[in-house]
Amino acid sequence: MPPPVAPHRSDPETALTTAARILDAAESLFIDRGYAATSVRAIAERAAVNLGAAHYHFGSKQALFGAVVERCFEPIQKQRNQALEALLARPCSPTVAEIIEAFLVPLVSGSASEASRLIARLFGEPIAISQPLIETQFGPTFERFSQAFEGALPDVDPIEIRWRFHFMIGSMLHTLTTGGPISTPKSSRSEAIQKLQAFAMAGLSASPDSPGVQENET
Amino acid sequence: MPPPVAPHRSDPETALTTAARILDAAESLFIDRGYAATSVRAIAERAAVNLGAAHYHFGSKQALFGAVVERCFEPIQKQRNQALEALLARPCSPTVAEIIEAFLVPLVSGSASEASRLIARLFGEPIAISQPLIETQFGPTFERFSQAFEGALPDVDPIEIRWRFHFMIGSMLHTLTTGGPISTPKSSRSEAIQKLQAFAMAGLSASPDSPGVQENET
DNA sequence: GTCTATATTGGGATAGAC
DNA sequence: GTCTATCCCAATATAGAC
Repeated sequence: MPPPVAPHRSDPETALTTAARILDAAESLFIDRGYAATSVRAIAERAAVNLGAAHYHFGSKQALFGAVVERCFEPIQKQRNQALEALLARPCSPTVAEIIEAFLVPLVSGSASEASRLIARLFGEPIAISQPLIETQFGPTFERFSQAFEGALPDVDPIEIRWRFHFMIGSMLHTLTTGGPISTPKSSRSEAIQKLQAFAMAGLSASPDSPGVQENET
Repeated sequence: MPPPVAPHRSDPETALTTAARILDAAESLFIDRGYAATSVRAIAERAAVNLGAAHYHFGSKQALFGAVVERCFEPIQKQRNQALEALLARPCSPTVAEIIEAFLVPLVSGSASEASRLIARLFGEPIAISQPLIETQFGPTFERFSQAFEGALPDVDPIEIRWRFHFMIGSMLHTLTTGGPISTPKSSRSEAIQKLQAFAMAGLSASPDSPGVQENET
C-alpha cells in the first residue's frame, strides 16, 4: 500500500504560511523536549517568525500544542480506521494479526515517522495536558479496535481484551520513544514494528485461563 | 514474601530532616508534573523548607531529580535482583513466568507504589535527563534479567529476547503511568500486574517463527 | 545547617504600531 | 496579518546574614 495520506510538512526550501511554519517548528521541539521544556519563544525562533505571530495564530501554548497533536494524529488515525473498515468489510472476519497490523502499520508509512514520536511523547505528558487530547484523538479508535478484537477473540473477556490492547499500546509507545532495547544494535522502525506485531499477537491471543505465575516446572 | 526493603517516606506528622522532606516533596511533584514542569520553588514550598535549603542540600534541580530517582529505584532493583538470584540458586532453572514475576512483583510491594510511578515518568522525560539515569539505575538489571530469559528460552535468539523484554517494559510503564486502559473500570495495581504477567508470558514465549502478519484465515 | 534577599534570566501573554 | 515593544511573573541559582 502506498502512503495515501501525508499532506503536511514540506521541505524547508519552500516558503510556507506562517502558521504552517510554526506548526512544523513546534512539532520538532515538542518531540525533542516535551511540552513543559519547550518555550513558545524557541518555537518562534526556529520557525523564523515573530513571537507575537505564534500567539496570534494559536492563542496560547496549550492550544498550539493541541493543534500540533491533532495534525499528527489525524492522518494516522484515518489510515488505521480505513484499514480496519477494509478488514471488516470482507466476508470473512479479520484475524488478530490483521487487526494488529491495521493498527501498527500507519506508524511507519508516509510522514508518520515524526508524527508517531510526538504521539508517544503525548502519553508521557502530565495528565492535565495529555488526557483531553488522548481521549479526543485516540479514544474512539481505541474502542473501535477493541471491538474488532472482540470479534476475533470470542473466548476472551472484553475487559481483558482492552487490557491486552492497552499493554500492546504501551509496548508501541515505549518503542517509539526509545527506539528499542538498550544495548542492542539499532533497528529500523519497520523491523521494530514487525517484532512488536509478533509479540502482541501472542499476548493478545493468550488463552483466557493462562496461569502465568504459579507453576514451577514443566 | 513480606516487603523487606522500604526505608524511606514517613508519615507527615513525624519531623524529618530537611533533606528527607525535600526528597519526599520532590518525589510527589515530579510524579505529578514531570521534571520540566516542576519548580524547585514548588518543591521547597511543599516541603515547608526554604528555597535556599534545597539548593544547599542538592546543588541543582537536576541533581535533586537524580537523587529522587535513585532513592526510588534502589529498593525496587534490590528486590528484583534478590528475587532473581533466589530463582537462579535453585537446582532447577527458573521458568519464564517466574522471571517475569521476579521483575514485576517489587512494583507492588511495600512503598514501591509511588516509586514505580516516578520510574515510569523517568522514561518519558527528554533523553538528556533520562538517559544517564536509566543506564545507571536500570541497565545492569535489564541485562541480568535478559540473560535469565535466555536460559529459560533457549530456542529464542538473545536479541529477540531483549526486544520482547523491552516490549514488556513498555507495557509495564504505560500501565504505571495511566493505571489501565481508557474507559475501563478501575483496577488495583496488583490486578493490573497480574494481567500484565499473563500477557508478557505469552509474548515472551512465542515461538521464534511465529508468522504474526501474513496469513489470512485459519 | 538554614534562611533572607537578591541577581539574573527567561517564560507566556498583550497592546498597539504598521 | 504581522511585528515591536513591553508587562508581569516565575524560574534557577547564589551571596551573605544568622
